Amino acid sequence: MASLETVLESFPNVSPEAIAAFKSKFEPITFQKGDLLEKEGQVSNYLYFIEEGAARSYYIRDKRDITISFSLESEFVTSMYSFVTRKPSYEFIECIEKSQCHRILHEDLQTLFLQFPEIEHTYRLILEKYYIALEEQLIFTKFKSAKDRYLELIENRPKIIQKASVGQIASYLDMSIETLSRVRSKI
Amino acid sequence: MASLETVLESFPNVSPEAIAAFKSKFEPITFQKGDLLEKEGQVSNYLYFIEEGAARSYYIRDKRDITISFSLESEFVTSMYSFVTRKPSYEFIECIEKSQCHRILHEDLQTLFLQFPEIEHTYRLILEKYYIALEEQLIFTKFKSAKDRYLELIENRPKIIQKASVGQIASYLDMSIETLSRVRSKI
DNA sequence: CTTTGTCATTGACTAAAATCAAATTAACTA
DNA sequence: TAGTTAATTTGATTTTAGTCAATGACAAAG
Repeated sequence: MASLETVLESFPNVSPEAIAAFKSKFEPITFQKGDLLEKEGQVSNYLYFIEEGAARSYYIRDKRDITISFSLESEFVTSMYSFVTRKPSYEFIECIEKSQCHRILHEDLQTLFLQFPEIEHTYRLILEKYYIALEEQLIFTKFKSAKDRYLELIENRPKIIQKASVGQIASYLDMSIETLSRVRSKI
Repeated sequence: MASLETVLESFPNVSPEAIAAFKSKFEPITFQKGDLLEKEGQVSNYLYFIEEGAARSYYIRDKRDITISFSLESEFVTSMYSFVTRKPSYEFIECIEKSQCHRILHEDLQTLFLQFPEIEHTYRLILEKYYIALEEQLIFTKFKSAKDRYLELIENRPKIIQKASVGQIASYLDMSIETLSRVRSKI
């Protein structure tokens, strides 16, 4: 587990003043299992940092709950589409366990970007990291068999398997609950 | 078709000097159909802008060519993983038709970021746009049936269907060539 | 404790798509 | 243009995963 402070300080060439200003705009907040960080139809106003805990992004199609991604400790999460475009979110984000988070308002973040170009620089680096992770995920989804996709998840993000339910993992891996159950039973 | 100039100027609050500096670092270059912009195993040094034409990103797994994405005119493209991390690329990028491009060196871009925070700001906005598009693509891949995924592509990026081969589209949509052919025959 | 509800597993069957193979069409070259 | 190669389509079959249904395992509520 890395604290928000550690993460911010891990980026090079950011002045102490900028880090202090950045930190001061984050608000600590605790969520219980099942609490929603974001709701479909509402504009996302916060960027969250998960210091401890885990969250799940999902949306509803044909009355079915489909998991888009999991966010673990030391990661940022928001409904990026909504946060960026200021339009209503198409996704929900819920905590799948009790979570200690910090969050910053969209507005405050934009102000910080103007005041401290180095903060926008840091944000850009973080965004690039997440972009790459997303690309990686997209490539995973192209793994042929259900078993291969599950093995890939074990390999890369084993914590998800401990924290999420079978149903959540199944829709994330694009397979039915029953298929996942069978895949697991055959190691 | 939007020129590089138009795209750069479409972002607000960028000074003429910054735009001029940005533009001056781009080099025009023409590619023929089949030419490679990026190669697996090599570090990606350029960010490309496609003024006219189309490109395809793909990688090889088990001797099979799997399409990750298509890039059309007025879009930026590079092997983001490699461009950002400075590690060897896992993907190829090829032009699927004769293309007029502009490209900027990774190094020059970083220098511009330091000289002009507004350029980094603009780049951040572009990156966010691409991030959102990638998320959208990820959600598409979760459409159940082969037919639904194809219909979704027609709806959202019909140009790809005109420009790419059946095999390229099939791997992009995660289905066999035969399945795509059958889907098409039933409209 | 029992009851109820939720979630995961297992089995039987069905549907969808992959593979293999052949035939047709398109594209390229000499 | 004819001849050759590559790409696409179509058909037959197999494989994979989805659906439906029943059962089992827990956990919370009464």
